[in-house]
Amino acid sequence: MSDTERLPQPATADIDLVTVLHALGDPVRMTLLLSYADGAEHSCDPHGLGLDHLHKSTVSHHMRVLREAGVTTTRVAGRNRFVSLRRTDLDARFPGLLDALLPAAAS
Amino acid sequence: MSDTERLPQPATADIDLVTVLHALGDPVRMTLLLSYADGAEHSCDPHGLGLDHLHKSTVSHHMRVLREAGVTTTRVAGRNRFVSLRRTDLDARFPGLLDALLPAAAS
DNA sequence: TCGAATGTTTGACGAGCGTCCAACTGTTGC
DNA sequence: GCAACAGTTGGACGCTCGTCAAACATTCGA
Repeated sequence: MSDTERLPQPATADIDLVTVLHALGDPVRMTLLLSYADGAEHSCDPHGLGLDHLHKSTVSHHMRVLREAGVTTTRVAGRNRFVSLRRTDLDARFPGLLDALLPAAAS
Repeated sequence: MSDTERLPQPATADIDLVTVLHALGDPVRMTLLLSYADGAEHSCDPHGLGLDHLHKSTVSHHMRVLREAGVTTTRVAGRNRFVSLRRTDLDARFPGLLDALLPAAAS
């Protein structure tokens, strides 16, 4: 479902550019962003992203930073949380930003 | 002159995206970036940018961060330093990034 | 030559960040 | 029920960051 419960996140109009850049100015969170770039929903398990060395609470912290900055949205479904990129909201708020950022980060 | 002495800065190929985003993820440095967006050279005096409350050593520190991240270049001319945006280098390294960032930051 | 001007550097301080660990909440399945 | 699962929260630790103040270096002008 698309309209189950969601964790708190800023409204689209309240997404702040400096806050977003600060959130993305960290190698771990940039890695997460790249994995979310496919538009799909992802669990909080960072297995296979090269983040296996991090404690799960550390990954949880980084995901919270991304969500509170407005970069991602988190849908709660049972004991799982599904994280995905707020592509539409970000494109509306900062046109062209993700289109420039994602290829630059992937290389 | 355009080829007087310059302060140390990373080569274009060595500019790192996460480092750039980290540099820009600060309100003071974002203000500086916006003032450099006109492409002109600027002295280190932040007068008129709404940064008058900051100590000059603090501004100097922020300018160093921007330069070491590869965002700006600093030309030394006598007792003045002229700072300007590395627009061409950044466009080559991260196509479209400044074009998305500057309008988003200005609003 | 001497003083003013323009920035940088160093050290200090408090605040925030990234990380881990342990304990906790809520959910699913047996 | 109860144990395993998925993830969050709180505290603790060291490190980095933003800021200021004072001292310094260099250059220009009188």
